[in-house]
Amino acid sequence: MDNWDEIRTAYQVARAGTVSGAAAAMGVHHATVIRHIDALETRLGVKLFQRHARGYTTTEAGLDLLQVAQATDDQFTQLAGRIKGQGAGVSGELVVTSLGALSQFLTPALVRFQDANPDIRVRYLTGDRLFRLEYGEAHVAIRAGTMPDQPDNVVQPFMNMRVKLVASDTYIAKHGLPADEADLVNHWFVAQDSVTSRAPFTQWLRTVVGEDRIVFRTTGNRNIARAVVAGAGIGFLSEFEMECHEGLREVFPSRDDWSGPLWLVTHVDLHRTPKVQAVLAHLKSAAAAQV
Amino acid sequence: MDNWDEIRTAYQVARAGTVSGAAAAMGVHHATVIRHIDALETRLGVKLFQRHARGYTTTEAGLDLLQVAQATDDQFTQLAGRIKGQGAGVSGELVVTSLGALSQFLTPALVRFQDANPDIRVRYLTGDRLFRLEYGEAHVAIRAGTMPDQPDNVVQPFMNMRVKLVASDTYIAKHGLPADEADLVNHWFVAQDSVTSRAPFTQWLRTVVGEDRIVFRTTGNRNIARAVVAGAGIGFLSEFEMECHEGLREVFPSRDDWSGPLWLVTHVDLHRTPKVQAVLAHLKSAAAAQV
DNA sequence: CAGGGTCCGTTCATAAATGCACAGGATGGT
DNA sequence: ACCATCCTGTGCATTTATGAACGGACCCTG
Repeated sequence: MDNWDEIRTAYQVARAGTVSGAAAAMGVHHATVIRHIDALETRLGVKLFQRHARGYTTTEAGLDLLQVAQATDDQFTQLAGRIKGQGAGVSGELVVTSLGALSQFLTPALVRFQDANPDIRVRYLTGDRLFRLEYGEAHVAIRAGTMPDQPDNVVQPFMNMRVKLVASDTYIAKHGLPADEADLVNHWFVAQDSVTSRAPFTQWLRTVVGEDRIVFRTTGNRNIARAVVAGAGIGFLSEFEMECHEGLREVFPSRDDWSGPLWLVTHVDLHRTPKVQAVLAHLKSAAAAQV
Repeated sequence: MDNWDEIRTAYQVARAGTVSGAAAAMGVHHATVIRHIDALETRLGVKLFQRHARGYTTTEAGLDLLQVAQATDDQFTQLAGRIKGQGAGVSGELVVTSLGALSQFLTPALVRFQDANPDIRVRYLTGDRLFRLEYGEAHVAIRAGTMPDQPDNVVQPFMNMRVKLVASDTYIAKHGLPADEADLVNHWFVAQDSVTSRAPFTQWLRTVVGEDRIVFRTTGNRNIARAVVAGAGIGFLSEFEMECHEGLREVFPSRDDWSGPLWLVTHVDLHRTPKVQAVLAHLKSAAAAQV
């Protein structure tokens, strides 16, 4: 049973009782209606209507079709209402993904957004793998590093993730504070395990101290923070992460070239929707308030 | 929400996950699928799918559509099965209409037909007004008189309705039997009220006796029979009707030119269906057995 | 009984949807 | 790293569906 439009035409004829009435209701020519009915009856091998000069009256098969198509029409009308309303309003599911390092900042911001839009169900995804906008895995992604250039993505600058070079009190008690930049080579460091990290502060560290001064490597910002807290060495922590650990002190003034840009990325298909626009505006205002 | 075909296309895309797969499933070109999706999304103002190189994945709106359209597809499939089966089998309602005079013959024949086809529900309509095949009021009609020539009707000869000229015992006791055809002018008659009756025996009666010999006119064969039984005069009764009244005697040998043909009439839209064909065959065999 | 109105059905010109061919891009395996 | 494969997307030729117009039948009403 393909060609659903012919079923719809037959439904209108059954409802109106005449070909002309159905044609008027659908805004097409009555010849079109006749052709649809003829084609449908030929394919089914059964007459749906009895033709007479006053119009079309349903046979038993036509009556059956009328009832089924009536239910279908209701379903589609409701569907259209839901979809249009869903596109217009700020409701439904909202999936945001980011680096785990931003959780400290993003979580309260998203909670406030959900608070302002009660119809929203927030899903905040962080994980090792990158969640891909192309596959519909997220509405909004916060990405770090160089500006993403995928063609289907809409990218806008979000904020700078400022990092600080910090050490724990236990480390300072043991090794003291570096006197200046030149003194850094005499200290020990905690860093990302991946050698290929493109973060600007990582590259800066590579130029200032040798590989042999990095005594502790691990994966994930959370583990780096724990290592710094435990006194394994000096490490880069985001200002958000620093706030939630006790006994950490900044060992060196923050440099501008450490901070890497963050990007707000959305898929082009979803970028224009009010929901995405709303959360983008909210996140940007939250970022502005942060500074 | 017009254009149900586009919904069906979107449904296939949501099911297949790719435009190409949906196109193959529907037997159309993939460009057609893309155009349908684009048109539907434009009309709704909401993206139903996210496009990427591996295919189309549903958004929330697309998922909603998928579920609704899935149910619709099931409904339509079942509908098609019902309609095709209904056309193929001998079941459902069967409406037969005829002159009331044929009730004596038709009723037992239809009962036997229902007995042989238990899925059939018989409605046998007799009445003053003609039930019209064109409006779907009946599947089969038995008509008397000249062959109907309506363009949408399929007509085939059924049988001859033989009539007899009968009188009641009470009439014979009072007036005696007519000796021969010439003696008829001395008797009294019961006849149809309508002067325009085209039945052959009515016309024959008009030529043989004068209007003034017809002393009792009434409408309907049932009333004529009652008048004859009551002794109002001599009248024409069908052989069927004669059987169910006591004290009636044939006063004159039946003439061939009294008998009028009966016609089996069906609407062209229904004539080919097995149900109608079955009942036509049954009625014709019953008519043959009657002779 | 005649005339206006409504409806169906068919034919021909036109507009719209479809199919085709090709380009571009992503992905997975070798 | 390269190639083969599968996917989407777009411009152009063609088929298909649609619209306009006319004719015929019927019903209702004055």
